[in-house]
This record gives sequence, C-alpha cells and structure tokens, in this order.
Amino acid sequence: MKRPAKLSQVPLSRQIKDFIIDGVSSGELAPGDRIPSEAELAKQFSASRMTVNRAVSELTVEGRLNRVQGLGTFVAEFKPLAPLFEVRSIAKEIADQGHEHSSIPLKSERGPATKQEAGRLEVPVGTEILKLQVLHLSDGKPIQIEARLVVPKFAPEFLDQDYSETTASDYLQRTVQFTEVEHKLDAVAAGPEFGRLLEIDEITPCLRLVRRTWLRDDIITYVQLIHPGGAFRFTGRFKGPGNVTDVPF
Amino acid sequence: MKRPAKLSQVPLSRQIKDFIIDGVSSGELAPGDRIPSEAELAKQFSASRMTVNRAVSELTVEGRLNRVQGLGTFVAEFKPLAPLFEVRSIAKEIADQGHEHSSIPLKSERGPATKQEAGRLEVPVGTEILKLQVLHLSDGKPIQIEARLVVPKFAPEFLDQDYSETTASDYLQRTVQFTEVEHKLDAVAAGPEFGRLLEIDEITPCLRLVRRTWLRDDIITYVQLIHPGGAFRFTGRFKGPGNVTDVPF
DNA sequence: TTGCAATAATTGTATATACCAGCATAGACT
DNA sequence: AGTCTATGCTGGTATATACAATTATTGCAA
Repeated sequence: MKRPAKLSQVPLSRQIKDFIIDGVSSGELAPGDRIPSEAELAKQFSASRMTVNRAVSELTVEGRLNRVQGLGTFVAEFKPLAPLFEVRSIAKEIADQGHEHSSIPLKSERGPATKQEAGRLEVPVGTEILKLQVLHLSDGKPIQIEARLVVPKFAPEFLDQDYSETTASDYLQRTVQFTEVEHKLDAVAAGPEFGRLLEIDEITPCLRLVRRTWLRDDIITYVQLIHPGGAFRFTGRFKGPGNVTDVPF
Repeated sequence: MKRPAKLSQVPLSRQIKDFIIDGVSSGELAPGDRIPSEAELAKQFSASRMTVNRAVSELTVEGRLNRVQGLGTFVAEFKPLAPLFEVRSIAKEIADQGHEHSSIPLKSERGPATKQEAGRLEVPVGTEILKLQVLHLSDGKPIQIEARLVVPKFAPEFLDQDYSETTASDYLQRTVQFTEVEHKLDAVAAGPEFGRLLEIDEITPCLRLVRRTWLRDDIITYVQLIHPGGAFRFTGRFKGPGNVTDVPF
C-alpha cells in the first residue's frame, strides 16, 4: 500500500513530533511515562515505522525523550538548559525551597529612554520603551529588585498588558529556535536607595545580573539586583560534545 | 548490491558523524564551509543516502551544521551553549578584551577533605581529594580567586598532573552527552584574607560562583570569587523550544 | 541586455523491507 | 522451587527507492 509521495503542508514526521510534544505540555504525558511504541504510532498516523523513528529520534536528540532498546521510549525529565535565564527563576527557586514568593511593583511605565537606558538597550535616546521595576519578596522579606527594559518593536500591544504573566510563549511557539543572549554578572554594594528597599545596609554586597536578549529584532534588557541572602541555586543540563569538552576537569 | 545487515562495532552513521566532526575540529572544515553532499558522502562511505541523511540531520539538530535545500550543508558557527560554565571563561574574557591574563597558584595539594570541603562535595569527611587555589591576574592586577575541589574517582592519575591545561576532553571524547550541573551564585564581601590577595578593601562586594558538576560518578566543585572590577561578559546561545518559551518577554 | 524557462544539483520527506540487539515474561525442564 | 529457553515486544541500524521542494546555473528568446 504505497502511498503517493504527495506532501501535505506539514510534514508527517513534524506532526508526530508535535503530537508527542503536545502530550507532554498538556500533562497527558508526564516525565517517566512511556509513549506508544513506534509500531503503534506508525499505525495511528498511517506512517511507516521509519517516519516515526525519525520523529522520535529527533526528539531524543533534543533531549525530550529517552529511548531504551527492548523497553520503550520515555518522556525525559526536561530541564531547561540554563534555568538561570528564566524569567521567574527567582520566584520559582523561592517556591521550590518552600518559601512564599510575592512581589511588589515599584514602577511600571512607558516613556522615552533616558541616556542610561538607551545605552543599555543600544537604541537612540528618547526611544519609546517599557520600564518595569519589581521588588521580590521571600516570606515577606525583600530579596531582589528586578528592573526590565523592553523595546517592543515586535508587538506594541504587549505594552499595555500586565507583564508579570507574559512570557515569550505567548507569542512565540516553536518558531524561533535560537536566541542570542549577553550577560554581565558582577557584585555591587546595595547603595542607599536599593539598600533601603531591600532593608539591608548600603554597603552590603549584592549580586547584579544584567542580561540583554536579542529575540528576532527586539532587544530586552534585564537588571536583577539580588540580596546576598537571596543567593539562588539552579541546576543546569548541558548537552552535546561542545559542552562536554568544556566541562572542567 | 544489498549489503548484509551485519553491524560493525561502530554504526556507520556514527562513523560519518565522526568524520565530519573531526573535519571541523581539525580545522579542515571551518564555519561556513560546505561539506560534501549527501551523495558524495554516501559514495565515499559506501552507504545509502538515507544513512548519510540521518547522520547529517542529527548533526543539524545538534546545531553543528546548517542545511539549505538546493544549496548544500554548511558548518555552523558553533558557540558553546553557556560559556559562563567554561573552565577558563575568565581567562578567555580577559584575553578577548585585550588584557593580559596570568595566574598564580596559591595552593595545589591533595589530602583528606575537611568538614567544609566534604560538605561541598557531598563525600565523607577525610576522603582523599585534590585542592587547588589560583589567583587570576588581569594585566598584573589580581582579579579573581578560583578554588577547585575534585574527587577523582575516575582517574586518579590526573591527580599528579598540572591541572591548568587539563580539561574533560583529555579523557572524555564524545562519550558523555549530558552533564548535570548545579550552580550557586551570590555576592559576598571579600573578607580580610581574600581582600588582601585581591588588593581590595575587605568590605568590597565580590561575586561568588559555586559550581558542582556531576560527570559520570565524579563530583567536581568550583568556587570562584570574582573581584568587582572583574565583572565579565559572555554571550550565550539557547537552543530548543524549552528555552524559547523561557526567554523573558 | 533582459527576462524567462529548462535543467542540474542539492536537500526534504516518506515508504517498504530487513535484520540486529536488548529486555521481560511465559513456559518447559530440572 | 529454581533455572533455563523460547518467544515476542521493543528500539537500533541500514538499504533501496521514489518523488517533492529549493536553489543556482545555463541557455534561449524577446
């Protein structure tokens, strides 16, 4: 029953991949669960086993599945490669460690970029940007100040939204695979203003993380000032030979 | 000319992948270069085109190659996913920014783990470990103190080597694809001892990065204390949907 | 010279088939 | 009861084939 090689809009192997990915993200498939065997999927999609094999293999290379010969294919524990870079990693870490996370918006406005802000974003002074500043609390105690500057070239309508729940997934779905990021990490004294907000002495060392992200044509700048007690843990997962050889001995 | 399905020790597709990877790492193939077409490789390896296709596709998923329909396959600009985690990122950054990097070994000894060291490595107190401490200089000025603790279960012979040039690539070659890493970032005052070494006031804020790596059965712990002036930049590249959706809006 | 059509080369996708290798279990044998 | 073996499921690898889609080039016609 040789099927004519007419290609639909979306390749069959892509459909199979999406089917599995959707199952995971919807919660039907949890990490550790076994997914249907290649033969079952092939029947279900009227595809040949090789097509299924290709789809599943790619998901394995991507780290989403683990395959065991003789046993089956299982949903992998999916850890983002570098959770440090998540939006709400601080909030998540706080929550994961059993503390209660809350936040107080300090600033949320749009307006022309000042000289300093423009410098951070590498845009002309006066460009209309979104400026946000949030104080994060752990069990009611101030722990981090987060400042965010956004040049919303791509979707100005997001300017009016409550930013706190907005993530890239809202407007990007598996479209962009790569994102350039530049980070700068250093330690600074809290200083009078932030020291007061964080309820610490102004000479207290704080961690400052400046992150610039290029996503398509947009530039996003983050500044996080983290209270020393707010040191956070995160686990990362490296993938691929390029990292293996970079792992320190 | 159907080849019998006798499998050699190393799968053919693996051999083809290695051939390309070797070409890149030896410099024969530079980023941007076109690699031989699937048909050529198939002839060269006496393989079917599908086998070549599989090998090359996997390298594409892994981010090492870019394929363009109708044109060919090209070596990708390969950027490590998270250069922050490289051993010598500080040294590299210093060099890249046109400064001269040098280092002074402060400590290099093996012996039983103290309580604190054992705690960091999660091994019993008294376990024989390797302890290293190095002061990094930029243009002759102290900029970072690096401490490294290694539990060398895997290859005790490395204990006697000069650690500075030793990387994981010396004993691992494309064997381990995944490595778990835990990081802890915080900011601390330099303190009297390190303040003196770094030639700064003891209350000066410093960045401290603690990194634990699990590589096979081994545990490696890093502690980096970075001078505030030694704030470093790095660019990262994210790959895969898991990160796309995590990229902050 | 410009514009368009045909062509060759390349990757993209899919099928059907074959056999190998790892794992668990049912059943026979001791 | 314990042990071995056969069987069937699973993924792992490889081949041969076919046609689609994209790209650059070539050559012809206006």
